[in-house]
Amino acid sequence: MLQRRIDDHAPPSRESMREAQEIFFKHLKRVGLKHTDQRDTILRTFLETRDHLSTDELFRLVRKKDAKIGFTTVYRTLKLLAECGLASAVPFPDGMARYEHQFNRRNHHHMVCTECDASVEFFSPEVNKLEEEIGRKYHFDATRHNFQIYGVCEDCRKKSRRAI
Amino acid sequence: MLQRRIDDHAPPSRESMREAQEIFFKHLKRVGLKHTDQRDTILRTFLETRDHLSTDELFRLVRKKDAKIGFTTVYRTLKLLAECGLASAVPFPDGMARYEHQFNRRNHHHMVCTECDASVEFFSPEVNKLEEEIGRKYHFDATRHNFQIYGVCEDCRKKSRRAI
DNA sequence: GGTATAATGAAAATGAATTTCATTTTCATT
DNA sequence: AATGAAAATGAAATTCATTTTCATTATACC
Repeated sequence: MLQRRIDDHAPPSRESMREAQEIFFKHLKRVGLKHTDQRDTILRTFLETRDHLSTDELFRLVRKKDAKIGFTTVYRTLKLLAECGLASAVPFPDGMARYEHQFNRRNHHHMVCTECDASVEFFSPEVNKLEEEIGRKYHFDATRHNFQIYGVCEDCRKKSRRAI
Repeated sequence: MLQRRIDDHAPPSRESMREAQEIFFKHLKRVGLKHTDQRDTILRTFLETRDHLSTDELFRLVRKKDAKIGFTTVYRTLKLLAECGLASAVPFPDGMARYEHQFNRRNHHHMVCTECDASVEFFSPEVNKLEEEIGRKYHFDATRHNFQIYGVCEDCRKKSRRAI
Protein backbone atom coordinates (compact mmCIF):
# COMPACT_ATOMS: atom_id res chain seq x y z
CA MET A 1 0.00 0.00 0.00
CA LEU A 2 1.29 3.43 -0.87
CA GLN A 3 1.55 5.63 2.13
CA ARG A 4 -0.66 8.61 2.45
CA ARG A 5 1.49 11.66 2.63
CA ILE A 6 0.89 15.15 3.81
CA ASP A 7 3.37 17.80 2.80
CA ASP A 8 3.85 21.00 0.92
CA HIS A 9 6.31 20.04 -1.78
CA ALA A 10 5.93 20.57 -5.50
CA PRO A 11 6.93 17.91 -8.00
CA PRO A 12 10.48 18.26 -9.34
CA SER A 13 11.03 20.80 -12.11
CA ARG A 14 12.44 19.73 -15.46
CA GLU A 15 15.57 21.51 -14.38
CA SER A 16 16.11 19.59 -11.16
CA MET A 17 15.25 16.36 -12.92
CA ARG A 18 18.07 16.96 -15.36
CA GLU A 19 20.39 17.83 -12.55
CA ALA A 20 19.61 14.58 -10.75
CA GLN A 21 20.16 12.60 -13.92
CA GLU A 22 23.55 14.21 -14.27
CA ILE A 23 24.50 13.26 -10.72
CA PHE A 24 23.41 9.70 -11.37
CA PHE A 25 25.24 9.28 -14.63
CA LYS A 26 28.40 10.83 -13.28
CA HIS A 27 28.23 8.31 -10.49
CA LEU A 28 27.80 5.46 -12.98
CA LYS A 29 30.78 6.69 -14.94
CA ARG A 30 32.88 6.98 -11.82
CA VAL A 31 32.30 3.38 -10.77
CA GLY A 32 32.56 2.05 -14.32
CA LEU A 33 28.90 1.28 -14.94
CA LYS A 34 26.80 1.91 -17.97
CA HIS A 35 23.99 4.23 -18.86
CA THR A 36 20.83 2.33 -19.78
CA ASP A 37 17.26 3.16 -20.62
CA GLN A 38 16.02 1.12 -17.71
CA ARG A 39 18.12 3.05 -15.22
CA ASP A 40 16.90 6.29 -16.68
CA THR A 41 13.25 5.26 -16.48
CA ILE A 42 13.67 4.08 -12.91
CA LEU A 43 15.36 7.30 -11.83
CA ARG A 44 12.67 9.44 -13.43
CA THR A 45 9.87 7.43 -11.90
CA PHE A 46 11.50 7.62 -8.51
CA LEU A 47 11.94 11.38 -8.64
CA GLU A 48 8.35 11.91 -9.70
CA THR A 49 6.93 10.31 -6.58
CA ARG A 50 6.53 12.08 -3.31
CA ASP A 51 6.27 8.96 -1.22
CA HIS A 52 8.34 6.59 0.80
CA LEU A 53 8.57 3.71 -1.59
CA SER A 54 9.41 0.10 -1.05
CA THR A 55 11.25 -1.59 -3.89
CA ASP A 56 8.08 -3.35 -4.89
CA GLU A 57 6.03 -0.16 -4.94
CA LEU A 58 8.56 1.55 -7.15
CA PHE A 59 8.63 -1.54 -9.36
CA ARG A 60 4.87 -1.27 -9.90
CA LEU A 61 5.16 2.38 -10.88
CA VAL A 62 8.07 1.70 -13.20
CA ARG A 63 6.15 -1.09 -14.87
CA LYS A 64 3.48 1.38 -15.95
CA LYS A 65 6.08 3.19 -18.02
CA ASP A 66 7.88 0.15 -19.32
CA ALA A 67 6.34 -3.23 -18.67
CA LYS A 68 9.53 -5.00 -19.61
CA ILE A 69 11.62 -3.70 -16.72
CA GLY A 70 12.13 -6.37 -14.09
CA PHE A 71 11.98 -6.21 -10.33
CA THR A 72 15.65 -7.07 -10.02
CA THR A 73 16.70 -4.08 -12.05
CA VAL A 74 14.61 -1.75 -9.92
CA TYR A 75 16.11 -3.31 -6.82
CA ARG A 76 19.65 -2.83 -8.06
CA THR A 77 19.05 0.67 -9.36
CA LEU A 78 17.61 1.75 -6.04
CA LYS A 79 20.86 0.64 -4.43
CA LEU A 80 22.84 2.66 -6.93
CA LEU A 81 20.70 5.70 -6.24
CA ALA A 82 21.32 5.30 -2.54
CA GLU A 83 25.06 5.01 -3.21
CA CYS A 84 25.23 8.37 -4.92
CA GLY A 85 22.99 10.07 -2.38
CA LEU A 86 19.90 10.54 -4.55
CA ALA A 87 17.89 8.10 -2.47
CA SER A 88 18.01 7.24 1.17
CA ALA A 89 16.50 4.53 3.26
CA VAL A 90 13.89 5.52 5.82
CA PRO A 91 13.18 3.04 8.61
CA PHE A 92 9.42 2.62 9.02
CA PRO A 93 7.61 0.58 11.63
CA ASP A 94 6.41 -1.99 9.10
CA GLY A 95 9.98 -3.17 8.76
CA MET A 96 10.08 -3.02 4.99
CA ALA A 97 12.93 -1.16 3.34
CA ARG A 98 11.62 2.17 2.10
CA TYR A 99 13.38 4.86 0.17
CA GLU A 100 12.72 8.50 -0.44
CA HIS A 101 14.52 10.76 -2.80
CA GLN A 102 16.90 13.28 -1.45
CA PHE A 103 17.21 15.53 -4.40
CA ASN A 104 16.65 19.21 -3.78
CA ARG A 105 14.94 18.54 -0.53
CA ARG A 106 15.43 20.42 2.66
CA ASN A 107 16.69 18.22 5.47
CA HIS A 108 13.49 16.92 6.95
CA HIS A 109 11.99 14.50 9.42
CA HIS A 110 8.81 12.50 9.70
CA MET A 111 5.78 12.14 11.89
CA VAL A 112 4.10 8.81 11.31
CA CYS A 113 0.58 7.92 12.38
CA THR A 114 0.63 4.48 13.94
CA GLU A 115 -3.02 3.93 13.00
CA CYS A 116 -3.17 4.79 9.29
CA ASP A 117 0.53 5.07 8.36
CA ALA A 118 0.07 8.61 7.09
CA SER A 119 3.33 10.48 7.26
CA VAL A 120 3.84 14.17 7.64
CA GLU A 121 7.12 15.88 7.02
CA PHE A 122 8.45 18.52 9.26
CA PHE A 123 11.56 20.63 9.31
CA SER A 124 13.56 21.33 12.39
CA PRO A 125 16.86 23.15 12.17
CA GLU A 126 17.32 22.40 15.87
CA VAL A 127 17.72 18.74 15.07
CA ASN A 128 20.50 19.45 12.62
CA LYS A 129 22.25 21.54 15.22
CA LEU A 130 21.91 18.69 17.69
CA GLU A 131 23.48 16.25 15.24
CA GLU A 132 26.51 18.46 15.06
CA GLU A 133 26.79 19.01 18.80
CA ILE A 134 26.38 15.38 19.75
CA GLY A 135 28.88 14.30 17.12
CA ARG A 136 31.46 16.66 18.55
CA LYS A 137 30.83 15.49 22.08
CA TYR A 138 31.30 11.81 21.27
CA HIS A 139 34.05 12.26 18.69
CA PHE A 140 31.86 10.90 15.94
CA ASP A 141 32.15 12.19 12.44
CA ALA A 142 28.39 12.59 12.09
CA THR A 143 27.10 12.38 8.55
CA ARG A 144 23.36 11.98 8.82
CA HIS A 145 20.52 11.16 11.15
CA ASN A 146 17.05 9.74 11.42
CA PHE A 147 14.30 11.37 13.34
CA GLN A 148 10.77 10.09 13.38
CA ILE A 149 7.97 10.85 15.76
CA TYR A 150 5.19 8.32 16.13
CA GLY A 151 1.70 9.12 17.24
CA VAL A 152 -1.94 9.23 16.22
CA CYS A 153 -3.11 11.79 13.70
CA GLU A 154 -6.16 14.00 14.09
CA ASP A 155 -8.30 11.97 11.65
CA CYS A 156 -7.67 8.68 13.40
CA ARG A 157 -8.27 10.26 16.76
CA LYS A 158 -11.66 11.48 15.55
CA LYS A 159 -12.47 8.11 14.06
CA SER A 160 -11.71 6.22 17.23
CA ARG A 161 -13.74 8.72 19.23
CA ARG A 162 -16.73 8.06 17.00
CA ALA A 163 -16.26 4.32 17.45
CA ILE A 164 -16.76 4.51 21.20
CA MET B 1 27.14 -10.39 15.65
CA LEU B 2 26.52 -8.68 18.96
CA GLN B 3 26.93 -4.98 18.69
CA ARG B 4 29.70 -3.28 20.45
CA ARG B 5 28.23 -0.81 22.84
CA ILE B 6 29.61 2.16 24.63
CA ASP B 7 27.66 3.57 27.52
CA ASP B 8 27.72 4.30 31.20
CA HIS B 9 24.94 2.11 32.54
CA ALA B 10 25.18 -0.42 35.34
CA PRO B 11 23.47 -3.83 35.08
CA PRO B 12 19.99 -3.96 36.61
CA SER B 13 19.76 -4.36 40.38
CA ARG B 14 17.96 -7.32 41.91
CA GLU B 15 15.34 -4.81 42.88
CA SER B 16 14.64 -3.48 39.41
CA MET B 17 14.70 -6.99 38.01
CA ARG B 18 11.92 -7.96 40.38
CA GLU B 19 10.01 -4.86 39.44
CA ALA B 20 10.22 -5.67 35.74
CA GLN B 21 9.07 -9.21 36.39
CA GLU B 22 6.07 -7.84 38.18
CA ILE B 23 5.20 -5.58 35.25
CA PHE B 24 5.50 -8.51 32.91
CA PHE B 25 3.40 -10.91 34.92
CA LYS B 26 0.72 -8.35 35.54
CA HIS B 27 0.58 -7.83 31.81
CA LEU B 28 0.24 -11.58 31.25
CA LYS B 29 -2.56 -11.73 33.78
CA ARG B 30 -4.33 -8.81 32.17
CA VAL B 31 -4.39 -10.38 28.73
CA GLY B 32 -5.21 -13.86 30.06
CA LEU B 33 -1.83 -15.51 29.46
CA LYS B 34 0.13 -17.79 31.70
CA HIS B 35 3.27 -17.49 33.73
CA THR B 36 5.89 -19.98 32.61
CA ASP B 37 9.50 -20.75 33.44
CA GLN B 38 10.52 -20.07 29.87
CA ARG B 39 9.05 -16.60 29.90
CA ASP B 40 10.77 -15.85 33.16
CA THR B 41 14.13 -17.04 31.88
CA ILE B 42 13.77 -15.03 28.70
CA LEU B 43 12.84 -11.86 30.57
CA ARG B 44 15.79 -12.20 32.94
CA THR B 45 18.22 -12.85 30.14
CA PHE B 46 16.92 -9.87 28.23
CA LEU B 47 17.23 -7.51 31.18
CA GLU B 48 20.77 -8.64 31.89
CA THR B 49 22.06 -7.57 28.51
CA ARG B 50 23.05 -4.05 27.60
CA ASP B 51 22.82 -4.52 23.88
CA HIS B 52 20.47 -4.09 21.00
CA LEU B 53 19.48 -7.67 20.43
CA SER B 54 17.98 -9.39 17.46
CA THR B 55 15.63 -12.26 18.26
CA ASP B 56 18.30 -14.71 17.26
CA GLU B 57 20.94 -13.12 19.45
CA LEU B 58 18.66 -13.23 22.46
CA PHE B 59 17.81 -16.82 21.63
CA ARG B 60 21.49 -17.76 21.77
CA LEU B 61 21.88 -16.13 25.18
CA VAL B 62 18.73 -17.77 26.51
CA ARG B 63 19.93 -21.16 25.34
CA LYS B 64 22.95 -20.91 27.59
CA LYS B 65 20.62 -20.86 30.58
CA ASP B 66 18.14 -23.40 29.33
CA ALA B 67 19.02 -25.33 26.21
CA LYS B 68 15.48 -26.59 25.83
CA ILE B 69 13.91 -23.21 25.14
CA GLY B 70 13.07 -22.82 21.46
CA PHE B 71 13.50 -19.93 19.12
CA THR B 72 9.76 -19.57 18.68
CA THR B 73 9.22 -18.98 22.37
CA VAL B 74 11.89 -16.30 22.48
CA TYR B 75 10.33 -14.68 19.45
CA ARG B 76 6.87 -14.66 21.00
CA THR B 77 8.08 -13.51 24.39
CA LEU B 78 9.92 -10.60 22.85
CA LYS B 79 6.64 -9.50 21.31
CA LEU B 80 4.94 -9.72 24.68
CA LEU B 81 7.70 -7.66 26.26
CA ALA B 82 7.28 -5.03 23.59
CA GLU B 83 3.52 -5.01 24.22
CA CYS B 84 3.93 -4.14 27.87
CA GLY B 85 6.64 -1.59 27.24
CA LEU B 86 9.58 -3.51 28.68
CA ALA B 87 11.20 -3.84 25.28
CA SER B 88 11.19 -1.62 22.27
CA ALA B 89 12.27 -2.02 18.69
CA VAL B 90 15.22 0.03 17.49
CA PRO B 91 15.64 0.42 13.74
CA PHE B 92 19.25 -0.23 12.76
CA PRO B 93 20.80 0.07 9.34
CA ASP B 94 21.34 -3.70 9.00
CA GLY B 95 17.57 -4.06 8.65
CA MET B 96 17.20 -6.76 11.27
CA ALA B 97 14.65 -6.27 14.02
CA ARG B 98 16.49 -5.29 17.18
CA TYR B 99 15.16 -4.73 20.65
CA GLU B 100 16.49 -3.03 23.70
CA HIS B 101 15.02 -3.05 27.15
CA GLN B 102 13.28 0.01 28.39
CA PHE B 103 13.22 -0.73 32.05
CA ASN B 104 14.56 1.97 34.31
CA ARG B 105 16.28 3.69 31.46
CA ARG B 106 16.33 7.35 30.80
CA ASN B 107 14.85 8.29 27.45
CA HIS B 108 17.83 8.02 25.17
CA HIS B 109 19.00 8.05 21.58
CA HIS B 110 21.74 6.41 19.58
CA MET B 111 24.78 7.26 17.58
CA VAL B 112 25.73 4.41 15.29
CA CYS B 113 29.08 3.97 13.60
CA THR B 114 28.49 3.01 10.00
CA GLU B 115 31.87 1.26 9.84
CA CYS B 116 31.87 -1.02 12.87
CA ASP B 117 28.22 -0.83 14.05
CA ALA B 118 29.28 0.33 17.48
CA SER B 119 26.50 2.26 19.12
CA VAL B 120 26.76 4.98 21.70
CA GLU B 121 23.84 6.20 23.70
CA PHE B 122 23.22 9.80 24.36
CA PHE B 123 20.60 11.76 26.22
CA SER B 124 19.03 14.88 24.94
CA PRO B 125 16.11 16.47 26.75
CA GLU B 126 15.83 18.89 23.81
CA VAL B 127 14.69 16.05 21.59
CA ASN B 128 11.90 15.17 23.98
CA LYS B 129 10.82 18.77 24.01
CA LEU B 130 10.81 18.80 20.22
CA GLU B 131 8.58 15.73 20.10
CA GLU B 132 6.02 17.56 22.16
CA GLU B 133 6.21 20.79 20.18
CA ILE B 134 6.01 19.17 16.77
CA GLY B 135 3.12 17.00 17.88
CA ARG B 136 1.18 20.04 18.97
CA LYS B 137 1.91 21.86 15.75
CA TYR B 138 0.67 19.05 13.50
CA HIS B 139 -2.18 17.92 15.75
CA PHE B 140 -0.59 14.56 16.32
CA ASP B 141 -0.94 12.77 19.60
CA ALA B 142 2.78 12.03 19.79
CA THR B 143 3.69 8.98 21.82
CA ARG B 144 7.30 8.19 21.03
CA HIS B 145 10.13 8.90 18.65
CA ASN B 146 13.29 7.54 17.10
CA PHE B 147 16.44 9.49 16.85
CA GLN B 148 19.65 8.06 15.54
CA ILE B 149 22.73 9.79 14.31
CA TYR B 150 24.99 7.96 11.90
CA GLY B 151 28.65 8.62 11.46
CA VAL B 152 32.14 7.22 11.84
CA CYS B 153 33.58 6.70 15.30
CA GLU B 154 37.03 7.78 16.41
CA ASP B 155 38.50 4.28 16.24
CA CYS B 156 37.37 3.67 12.70
CA ARG B 157 38.58 7.07 11.64
CA LYS B 158 42.02 6.25 13.03
CA LYS B 159 42.01 2.87 11.36
CA SER B 160 41.15 4.24 7.95
CA ARG B 161 43.80 6.94 8.33
CA ARG B 162 46.41 4.26 8.97
CA ALA B 163 45.25 2.36 5.91
CA ILE B 164 46.16 5.25 3.62
C1' DG C 1 -6.47 -34.28 41.25
C1' DG C 2 -9.21 -33.16 36.97
C1' DT C 3 -9.97 -30.43 33.15
C1' DA C 4 -10.02 -26.54 30.15
C1' DT C 5 -7.03 -23.40 28.27
C1' DA C 6 -2.78 -21.76 26.86
C1' DA C 7 2.33 -22.58 25.97
C1' DT C 8 5.79 -24.83 23.80
C1' DG C 9 8.89 -25.97 20.13
C1' DA C 10 9.90 -28.43 15.89
C1' DA C 11 8.89 -27.99 11.44
C1' DA C 12 6.76 -25.82 7.69
C1' DA C 13 5.31 -21.56 5.44
C1' DT C 14 5.89 -17.00 4.21
C1' DG C 15 7.82 -13.21 2.04
C1' DA C 16 11.34 -9.74 1.36
C1' DA C 17 16.02 -9.38 -0.09
C1' DT C 18 19.64 -11.14 -2.77
C1' DT C 19 22.14 -14.04 -6.06
C1' DT C 20 22.62 -16.81 -10.19
C1' DC C 21 22.98 -17.34 -14.89
C1' DA C 22 21.72 -17.34 -19.72
C1' DT C 23 20.79 -13.74 -22.76
C1' DT C 24 20.96 -9.02 -24.32
C1' DT C 25 22.82 -4.38 -24.43
C1' DT C 26 26.30 -0.85 -24.11
C1' DC C 27 30.34 1.43 -25.63
C1' DA C 28 35.16 1.95 -26.74
C1' DT C 29 37.78 0.53 -30.54
C1' DT C 30 38.31 -0.54 -34.98
C1' DA D 1 28.88 0.72 -39.24
C1' DA D 2 31.07 -3.77 -37.20
C1' DT D 3 33.40 -5.96 -33.39
C1' DG D 4 33.97 -7.75 -28.97
C1' DA D 5 34.80 -7.25 -24.06
C1' DA D 6 32.42 -5.87 -20.16
C1' DA D 7 28.36 -4.96 -18.00
C1' DA D 8 23.13 -5.06 -17.63
C1' DT D 9 19.05 -7.36 -17.63
C1' DG D 10 15.36 -10.17 -15.80
C1' DA D 11 13.41 -14.67 -14.73
C1' DA D 12 14.11 -17.95 -11.62
C1' DA D 13 16.29 -19.80 -7.71
C1' DT D 14 18.16 -19.07 -3.23
C1' DT D 15 18.77 -17.22 1.19
C1' DC D 16 17.32 -15.95 5.45
C1' DA D 17 14.59 -13.60 9.04
C1' DT D 18 10.06 -13.81 10.47
C1' DT D 19 5.69 -15.90 11.29
C1' DT D 20 2.34 -19.68 11.44
C1' DT D 21 0.88 -24.45 12.17
C1' DC D 22 0.09 -28.25 14.90
C1' DA D 23 0.89 -32.10 17.95
C1' DT D 24 2.42 -32.39 22.56
C1' DT D 25 3.11 -30.56 27.24
C1' DA D 26 2.38 -27.42 31.10
C1' DT D 27 -0.38 -24.15 33.85
C1' DA D 28 -4.01 -22.70 36.77
C1' DC D 29 -8.65 -22.53 38.05
C1' DC D 30 -12.24 -25.53 39.95
